[in-house]
Amino acid sequence: MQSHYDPAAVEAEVQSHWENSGTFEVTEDPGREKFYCLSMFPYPSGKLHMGHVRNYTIGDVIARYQRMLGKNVLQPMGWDAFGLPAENAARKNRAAPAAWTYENIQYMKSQLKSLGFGYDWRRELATCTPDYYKWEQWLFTELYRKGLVYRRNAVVNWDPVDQTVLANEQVIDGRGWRSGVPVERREIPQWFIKITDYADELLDEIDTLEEWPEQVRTMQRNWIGRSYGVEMNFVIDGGDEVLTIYTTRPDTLMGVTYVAVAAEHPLALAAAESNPQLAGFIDECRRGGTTEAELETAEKRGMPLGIHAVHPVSGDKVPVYAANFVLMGYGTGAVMAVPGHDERDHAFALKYGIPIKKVIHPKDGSEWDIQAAAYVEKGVLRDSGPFDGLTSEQAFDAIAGWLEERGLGEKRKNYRLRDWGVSRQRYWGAPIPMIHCASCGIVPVPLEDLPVRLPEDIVYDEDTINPLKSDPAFAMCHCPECGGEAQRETDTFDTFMESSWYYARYTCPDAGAMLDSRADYWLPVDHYIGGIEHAVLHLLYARFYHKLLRDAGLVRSNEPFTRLLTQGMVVAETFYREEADGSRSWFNPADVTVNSDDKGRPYSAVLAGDGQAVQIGGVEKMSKSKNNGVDPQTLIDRYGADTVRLYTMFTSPPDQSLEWSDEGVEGASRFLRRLWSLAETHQQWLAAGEAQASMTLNEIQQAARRELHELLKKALYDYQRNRFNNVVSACMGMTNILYKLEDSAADRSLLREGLSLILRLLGPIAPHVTHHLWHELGYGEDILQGGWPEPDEEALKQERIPYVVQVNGKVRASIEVPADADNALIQSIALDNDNVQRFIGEGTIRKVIVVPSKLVNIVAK
RNA sequence: GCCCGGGUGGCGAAAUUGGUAGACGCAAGAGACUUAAAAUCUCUCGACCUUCGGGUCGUGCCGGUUCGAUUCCGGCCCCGGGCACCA
Repeated sequence: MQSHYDPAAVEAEVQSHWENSGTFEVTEDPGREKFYCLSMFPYPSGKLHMGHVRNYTIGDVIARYQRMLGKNVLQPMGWDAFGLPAENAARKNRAAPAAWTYENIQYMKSQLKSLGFGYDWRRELATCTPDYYKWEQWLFTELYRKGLVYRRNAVVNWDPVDQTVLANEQVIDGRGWRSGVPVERREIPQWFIKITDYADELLDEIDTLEEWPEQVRTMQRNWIGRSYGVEMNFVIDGGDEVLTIYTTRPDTLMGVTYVAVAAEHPLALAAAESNPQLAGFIDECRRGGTTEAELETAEKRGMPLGIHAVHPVSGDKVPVYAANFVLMGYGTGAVMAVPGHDERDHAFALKYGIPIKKVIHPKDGSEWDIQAAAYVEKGVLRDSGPFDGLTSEQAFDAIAGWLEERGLGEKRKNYRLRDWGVSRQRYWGAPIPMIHCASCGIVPVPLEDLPVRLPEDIVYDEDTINPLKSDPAFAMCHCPECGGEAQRETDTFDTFMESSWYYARYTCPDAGAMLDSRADYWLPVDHYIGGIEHAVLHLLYARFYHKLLRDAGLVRSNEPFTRLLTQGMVVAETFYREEADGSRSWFNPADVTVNSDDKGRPYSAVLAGDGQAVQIGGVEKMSKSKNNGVDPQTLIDRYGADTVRLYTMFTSPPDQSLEWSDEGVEGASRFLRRLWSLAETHQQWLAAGEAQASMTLNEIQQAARRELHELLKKALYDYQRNRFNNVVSACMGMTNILYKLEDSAADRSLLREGLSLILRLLGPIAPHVTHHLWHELGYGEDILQGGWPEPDEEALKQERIPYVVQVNGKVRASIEVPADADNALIQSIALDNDNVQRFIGEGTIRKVIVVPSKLVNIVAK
């Protein structure tokens, strides 16, 4: 055995052992309990970042832990290979996105291998390969046949100079990232999948996801946002046009003083024809981005159309406004407005001098100044004609019933969730398998013609916008129905389409169908691990997709992921300089020197290169855009994979954010060297196996053994609840205990026992060094077959139990009581204590509380 | 703007879920070994007071429930994630 720990040598040796023995290659085995452990697959952006390392270490720790428990563990890995960054890189490097992507995959795969993750690489998949996307193209055509797919206009960010659609990420401060001109909202036809048809199931089954974080379940519930309300019609005065609106507060109906429509609404466009001022306003409303945050925070503006709508109950005429906060694409493009009882409507009414009516009064009879602020709570109706005196709850049904009887409206369930728009006007994605035929209309590509291949041998330069749209060889085709000349759809799928079913394809990556029977052996995924940023979108789409797969007869389960762990962000300090044009240049922490005051708080920072000051931008998620990433490769090369894995597990619990610190890595490395040195100094007799348990231990040794087993018990509990930072702490504590042992035969037996516990507990976290030591010290051939340790209940027994004594809730003494003492004895020992008597003083004892094995609290006055 | 989290020593954190606040580690300081440095080992390490026994305060801020609150409730402040075309 080497006298010093050489991670590079150990890791190379152990990794080739795993590779040669096919340790992580698994097949279906109905006789064994299966465990499918999955980490969210990476986008192949070039090299691994710390977020990947953290994610995949957590996953690998769980997979190895389950394997040591004896389960048949599947852990695959692959590549979420379509996406925008490949096009940007291509433009920059004049290379094809495909070549760039495959190169990145090759390099990142070698990095994953160097970290020792136990993947079954035979199942590797990349979503940009036709073998993969063929099947989601097929499913899409099936969904179209089932009526779950449709096409309609939807809003996009439009760059008027580049004449192209921009992703939200490409809109910076309201301007196109390349052109620098303000973006506009524009409507174009797009493909949608009816996720809202599954909204109830997606919502109700959140209740069955008991092993998901409550936080994620709440976010998904709110995102789906089922509401119960009333849909009703407002007829336009002097015409036969009808505005349909939805409200969750029909009780406030009598307080409606205007209605608002989207700027792009047909009524607004019609009115604008004879009103240049209004036409100008509608034009202005097109400005700006499409994100909810932008729309919600933009200044609320509007303009009257000069027409009126008839209130369905009172018959009053209320003005119709065009407003920038109503969008054509969402809902019906029209809303009723109740300034008295809605904050946004209130602000709008004050701004434009629209009357504010008070129709809901507080139930407790208190006064409310409706001109000063909207009253948004429920209450009692007044000035509401036939509904006066009803509570909001009663009025809901009364008003809905009144409208229903007259055919003016009806109760309706509504969702915040919108249908899934899957069209992207981009090149590097899976082609949408639809054909536009002049005579047959829209025709899905039949299975025998799938996949619709994305041409990969294309030329890219800085001005390339979308090679697919300018490639006649791709767009021209024949109609599968009539055989005539037709146009292929040139939009590609949202990349969430690929990431919504990859977990299922891993179970049968070579299947000649989308999935085969192997899927139901492995699915659902038992433990899924990925970033909290995916809490809603990816995780909701994947749940939806699983139900689509089920309804296509491909899987039997209802949900894809049984247990979910959402890891926190890896964050680091950011540094920047403001440029002359107001933009910011970001500097990597590795190139910056931070000066701290004597309390450790940073007060200034300089760039190492030029010695000039840089601004400290605060702690943020590691990202390319903020240039605050720490390259894991540098750390692996310097300290080895085990140290990097240990550090990321030890520094924070998995679900919290992890703040990077270079010094902490040094500490993790120090612990592994300590462990190595402990094994190395005792190797001769440890390997000879001469010391065995069942020795007679003295009092000190007994106490040491009890502490070892208490730490073991704690570590096992922490494995169950994924608190790997505590597992590492326990291993460090156990190592500290072993270091204090002496050199008797009993000490040696204790050391042999203790090391076997530490190595197995640490095995999933630092697999190389523990594998090596396990073998070197003669515990067995392969630590993965070493069995999972269990605490010895005998060792945990104590003759005397420490208690804390409080007087009036403040700790005044520590005592020890016999393990079999009853409350009376415990109390009398507590009262015997001098310090306790001192604080009781002249007071009389009112109450004594004994918490078993913990404390005694004496309440005295 | 809306939804969801988080806030504990100089720093990362722990406290088995209402029962001893700060385990484990980083940084720092002192000492041992060494020609020296590195490495390693030992000790100290929330603030203030102290007659050195101990005492008072302390888990973002304000208030409440309780014998007892980091933990539960109400109100606020700050930081982070998501908001449907980044993945």
